[in-house]
Amino acid sequence: MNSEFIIAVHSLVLLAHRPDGMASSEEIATNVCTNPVRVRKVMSCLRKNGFVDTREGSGGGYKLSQEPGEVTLADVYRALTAGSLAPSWCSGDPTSDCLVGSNMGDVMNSVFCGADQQLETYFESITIGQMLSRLTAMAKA
Amino acid sequence: MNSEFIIAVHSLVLLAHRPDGMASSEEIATNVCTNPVRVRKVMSCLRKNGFVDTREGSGGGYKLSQEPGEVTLADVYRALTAGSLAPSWCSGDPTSDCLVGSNMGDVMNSVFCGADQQLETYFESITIGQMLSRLTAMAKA
DNA sequence: CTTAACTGTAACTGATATTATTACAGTACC
DNA sequence: GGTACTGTAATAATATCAGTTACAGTTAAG
Repeated sequence: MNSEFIIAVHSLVLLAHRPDGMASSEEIATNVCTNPVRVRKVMSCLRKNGFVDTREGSGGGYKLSQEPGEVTLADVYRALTAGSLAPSWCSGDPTSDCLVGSNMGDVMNSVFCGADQQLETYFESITIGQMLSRLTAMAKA
Repeated sequence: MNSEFIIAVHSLVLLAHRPDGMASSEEIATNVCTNPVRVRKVMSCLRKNGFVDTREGSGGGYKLSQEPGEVTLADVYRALTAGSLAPSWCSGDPTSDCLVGSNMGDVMNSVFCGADQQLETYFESITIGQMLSRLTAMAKA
């Protein structure tokens, strides 16, 4: 799993938690515990996918452009980490004359595609708003 | 995803494909396209979990100790890669005084635990035997 | 009882991927 | 114009992953 996914979700939840729905890359970075450049890179992608609006210049930052209850983790996943399940490493060799060795790569691939879809449907069931609820529940416990 | 999972599955399928159900680490390594040491490490783990028997010494190697149709990818996954979904990288800081920053790590964790279980149930539906069938189907196509 | 063919591990090296940092151009507000 | 931002590229530091070498232990064959 890509850690950018985590940063994206964390950022969106943080924005949802802010009364005005806004934060700068530096504020987010501090909260997430990483550096602002990484946050900007991720947020830039979220902007391109319509999850946030950005305002450059002084007093600028990022702002949610959708309702927290409308955005699912699957949306975020699709936007920046889909297909990440299969390792870069690939087994077998297509030129092999063995049934197993020559086709395993493809079969594995189809298995991981299925796994990825499974993940996606799971993420479909969790919204940014729900993440926020879980946080407050966690804090009370 | 850990690539050892792939090696393990590939190896088990290869064993299932062999008429005598046996192969040495070198034969497997050639088929998988990796080196024998890695294979042995993975197989050693499979042995500890009861998937294969090993015979050391001359003429030795690995042998399936269960029916291909009985072993699911979930069994393999649990044996050597369960919990691998969550990235090592962790978001937030428990000592933060922000609701979001201080609890996100835990909430993320629970999300990834759920995702991992989802994956497991998916893998539960695929056996080593089925992988073999898929291979032959793939070869005919 | 010696040799050859294996497994089981540990230690090391090299390659690759990930994260952090630095730098700077572009933009908006005051 | 100065300040406070985003956007992005380039680089450096670090961690992870895969391949290699080495060698002790085990079994079978001769």
